[in-house]
Amino acid sequence: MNNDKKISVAVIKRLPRYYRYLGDLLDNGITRISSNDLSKRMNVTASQIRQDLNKFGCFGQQGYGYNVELLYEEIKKILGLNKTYNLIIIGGGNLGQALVNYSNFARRGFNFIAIFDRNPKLIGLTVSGIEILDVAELKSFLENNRVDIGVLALPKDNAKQVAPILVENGIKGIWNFSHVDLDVPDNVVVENVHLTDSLMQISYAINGYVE
Amino acid sequence: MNNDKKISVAVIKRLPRYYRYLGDLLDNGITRISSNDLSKRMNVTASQIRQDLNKFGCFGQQGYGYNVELLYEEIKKILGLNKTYNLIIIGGGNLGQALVNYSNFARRGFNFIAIFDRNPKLIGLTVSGIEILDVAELKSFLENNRVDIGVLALPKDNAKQVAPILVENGIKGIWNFSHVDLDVPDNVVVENVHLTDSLMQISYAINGYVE
DNA sequence: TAGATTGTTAATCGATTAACAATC
DNA sequence: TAGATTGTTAATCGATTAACAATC
Repeated sequence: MNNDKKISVAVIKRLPRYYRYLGDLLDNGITRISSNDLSKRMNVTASQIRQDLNKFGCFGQQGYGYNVELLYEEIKKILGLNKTYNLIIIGGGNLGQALVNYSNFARRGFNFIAIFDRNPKLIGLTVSGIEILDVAELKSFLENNRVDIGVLALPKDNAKQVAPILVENGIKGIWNFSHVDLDVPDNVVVENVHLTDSLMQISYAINGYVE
Repeated sequence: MNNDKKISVAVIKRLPRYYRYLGDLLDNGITRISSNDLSKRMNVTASQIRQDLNKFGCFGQQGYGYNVELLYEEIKKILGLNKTYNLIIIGGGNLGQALVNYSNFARRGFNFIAIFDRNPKLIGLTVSGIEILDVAELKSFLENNRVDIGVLALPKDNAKQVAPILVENGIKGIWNFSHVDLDVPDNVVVENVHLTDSLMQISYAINGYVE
């Protein structure tokens, strides 16, 4: 195991995909797999798979390959999926509600415990059993509940205002759907989901670039 | 201008961010900017900015810097944002409806023209003025309308079934929110938005990796 | 003109792939 | 044991950063 240097983002971004493929293998009753077999299924090089996995440990066995279930469980632990997380959403609009309604997150241990909005028409409503609270209560809520991840699903100017409140009250991660870059301390993780940027990758690619 | 080799994905993924920062500068009435100034605002190296832009042309001027409006318009063209696109959503659930309701896409020229679902309770409903149609009509709709981009917002097994229908009927791009890798010909662009994977980046990072 | 700043080449850094000895 | 396949080192490839001549 090669543990002398920091693991790069490129490697970490590939882990969920390994996890997904291993889960599929498990579902299909496949108990062992070689890096070579897996590489063909995933369309990556076997070398990359072995390099990636060896960043975290020696999970394979010469002449045999990898035990699917064992590897699956290891990656689960590496990704922190053996724990559960409490999430709150700030912004109770369509996107916020869609995220709460998406049951796959809860299946992985990501539990939404509250939604906040400033729109009086939304406050008091219940979405998937979760009440929409007044954003004025955000601070006191954070003080009285364990909240791991804050989800920003509101316009960019509001996101910039809310982020510091989350940070000051001990949030560990921010899942940012607002179209703005947040400036937070190093100990707070920000993961951006910029949907507009993602769409632009498509428009770029279907045009080719022409002078 | 360095036009001898293919432009890498890394560069293209940075373009929307340049575009956004230039838009902000414009909004603030700033008419010129040097790569050095921009690099400080964006927290990247000036060298990278100049290298990136020069992949597409010589947009700057020695001793002056870049004209903000001109550069903004150039990147707009590069990203294909000077055109409009017709989109359909397959999957009229919460996520599909949230996407249709999000008006920022239309502002950039991405217009939703139909939603498809197989749930009789949804078929016939109208979301943001767009009717939810029976997915059985998908093929004929594609034959009779110009559709550029198909958005997959449905469970993975259904996504795998629908993708070939889109491909066979001339779709140019697929915006895939389903948690599955699609296998499509090279001339069809696939952009994945794997929200669960994104969340896992957060859970990984807030735990650190512990043996 | 002198100062500023680009466009671009060269140097560095990091990530991916290839190769193979170790070993199950 | 012989064959298979890992873990890991070495080679390659590509992306980022530094440097600077060109020039506005």
